Amino acid sequence: MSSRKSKQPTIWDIAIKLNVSISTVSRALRNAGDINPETKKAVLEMAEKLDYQPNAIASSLRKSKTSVIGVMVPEFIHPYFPRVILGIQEIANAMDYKVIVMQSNESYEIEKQNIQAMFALRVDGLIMAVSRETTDFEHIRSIQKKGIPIVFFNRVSDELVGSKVVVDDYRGAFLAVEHLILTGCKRIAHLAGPDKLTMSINRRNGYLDALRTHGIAADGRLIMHSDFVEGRARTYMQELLNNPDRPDGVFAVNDPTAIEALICLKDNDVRIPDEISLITFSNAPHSSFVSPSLTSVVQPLENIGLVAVQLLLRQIDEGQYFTPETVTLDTELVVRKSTRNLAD
Amino acid sequence: MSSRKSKQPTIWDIAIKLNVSISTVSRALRNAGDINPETKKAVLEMAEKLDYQPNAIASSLRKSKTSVIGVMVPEFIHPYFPRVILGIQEIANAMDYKVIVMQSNESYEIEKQNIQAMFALRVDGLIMAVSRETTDFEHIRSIQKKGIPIVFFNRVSDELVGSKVVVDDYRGAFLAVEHLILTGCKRIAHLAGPDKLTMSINRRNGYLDALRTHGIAADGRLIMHSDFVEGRARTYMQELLNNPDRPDGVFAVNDPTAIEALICLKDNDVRIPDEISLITFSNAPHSSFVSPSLTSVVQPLENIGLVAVQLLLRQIDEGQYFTPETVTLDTELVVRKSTRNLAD
DNA sequence: AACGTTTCCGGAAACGTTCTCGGAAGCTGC
DNA sequence: GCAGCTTCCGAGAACGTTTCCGGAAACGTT
Repeated sequence: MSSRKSKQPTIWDIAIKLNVSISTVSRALRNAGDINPETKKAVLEMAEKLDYQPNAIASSLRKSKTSVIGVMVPEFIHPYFPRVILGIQEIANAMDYKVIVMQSNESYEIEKQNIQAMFALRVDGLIMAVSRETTDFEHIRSIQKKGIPIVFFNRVSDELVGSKVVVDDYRGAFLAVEHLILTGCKRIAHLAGPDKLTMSINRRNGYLDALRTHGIAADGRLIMHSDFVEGRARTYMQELLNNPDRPDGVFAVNDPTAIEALICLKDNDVRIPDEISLITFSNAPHSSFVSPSLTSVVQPLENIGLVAVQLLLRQIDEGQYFTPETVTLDTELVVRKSTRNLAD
Repeated sequence: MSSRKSKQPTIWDIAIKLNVSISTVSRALRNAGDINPETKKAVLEMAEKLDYQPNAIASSLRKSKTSVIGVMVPEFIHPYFPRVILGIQEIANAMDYKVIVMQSNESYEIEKQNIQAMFALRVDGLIMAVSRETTDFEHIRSIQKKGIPIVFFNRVSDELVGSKVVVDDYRGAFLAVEHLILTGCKRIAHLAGPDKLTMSINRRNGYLDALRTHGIAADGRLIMHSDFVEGRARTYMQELLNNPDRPDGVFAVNDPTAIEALICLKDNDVRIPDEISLITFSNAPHSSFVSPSLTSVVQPLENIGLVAVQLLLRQIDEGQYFTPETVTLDTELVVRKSTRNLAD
């Protein structure tokens, strides 16, 4: 009959039991000054006894600050974004910020909705990687205009202002290819990404410059620009193998590409790394599933998150006096079994 | 000098411009009744013009309802939980609920903190898989006592009351092993999980009963109970191979175990599936990385999320009159290349 | 012309906090 | 015994909504 929607205890309940005012209770709970240690103790005990839990909603409303930062990523099926989020959460929690995560599922529409939702929840700031579908950025600018700080990572656009944290694609690629050269590869192919993507371009340039630096002439036939459709990389790898003068090293633009190449090489009974070495620019911290395990250039995933949060919090604190920064993080070469030893 | 912390427009701003009351604006915005279509139109236009975005915080406070459901998972590095969350988000969004995701990182302490945080944010309900570390459930019961509905999935405990959605481990295992038998395997090993975990036990029982049903005697030496430490499964697989009478079929309790077994088999130059068939009880929808691709029993991941949300929303609506339900979902056998054909 | 209904709107109280302000005690020093 | 401090506390206004309630106007009915 009576729907007894069990109400949560509030600072009022504490105040009444103790015969003090709610201001006093509030002060005690936030351990602000202006309070007698004894009353404070009494309040804390009563709070404990009533199992009082502060209402963040009310607090946020009053303070016009939620202490929540939103994170929006295209997806978290693949291990890349989850790792970054881990880094974000770690430091955010340490700074007494809550993190809420949403995924756009690579859809512009959902991204737009989520941005709205995040703003409706009045997050103090936003860390995001835009969806692959997104070409129009008005929804993002719109909430930037409203004063919400945003830090971008991974998928960044020159059309947007704001802090950004990215990895050094060029240098990473350079390192990877140089490693192939130093371990004896003479004829190095590149399974590249779409040739309009800045990321692909930077990595290809790294590849080219590594060759040049070490006096190896680039051969256009060894560069295969794939869209990222499943199976494409495999086809290209097969083409490379069908060629009379096969490469003796392959630099793959990312993990999925490398895996396809690997499968193709195995199907052709090519010995790795003896006949052909394989190296990849990796998103994930390890590719331990596969055998042989892949030598790769890896990104400092947790670090990306960490830096992003730091930039965001600074912007939250400094407000409009903050000027956006772009931080470029370095990659690291992790040598595994798909390339030869330096000693060779 | 003046910190001009740009305030967001509120219903007040709209009301003043239009010379109406905030009640009217509110009614127009929520398209409630009791409003003249023309005034409503005017309000909507003005809202658009001022770029008004509702303040969910204030609304939640007033309504004592946030329309947010919390999701807490141990991690989302592996593809399992992200898939489930996808299912959750899809239906939750359709029902005008926002989803916020947190991960406990398999830590009891973080889980506890996150539960607090979720409650502080006054989520309307919670969908969770408890962390591996969690053996004490007081923090969960505590907020259940406060009236927050919770639906558990994947990691459930008999010690907790509440709706649960799980998959039929027994039946899935049965199907898997039966498939091995039907494709000609006579001597089937089981790389099992920890023998105290209900999940492991159920899957092992499915294995045993499948053998029994088809008149095959179980052999204790063919059952290897692994803890889930990396490398263990590989060792056990090697042991099985060292044995004079090798198995001709292997049922792996999960994907990582299967992958290790696969690598071991390849290293021993065992032909799959001709010499030994391999089947796995899978978390992920596919294991397409590996070659040969693995025949597996898969869980309806998106469905788990979907069912969980439905249960939760019913509980939110029906309140205390709701009685918890446990839903057991069926698995599906997906035949790939690591088992022989039925025709054989 | 009086009355009942419907349609629309405004006032004002909530929701649970935070925080400014002022003021009542109690203390010090002279 | 008074001025000035310090220490502690309460009153009350905000934050931006929703929603109950009452009432004014407009309409229809007899």
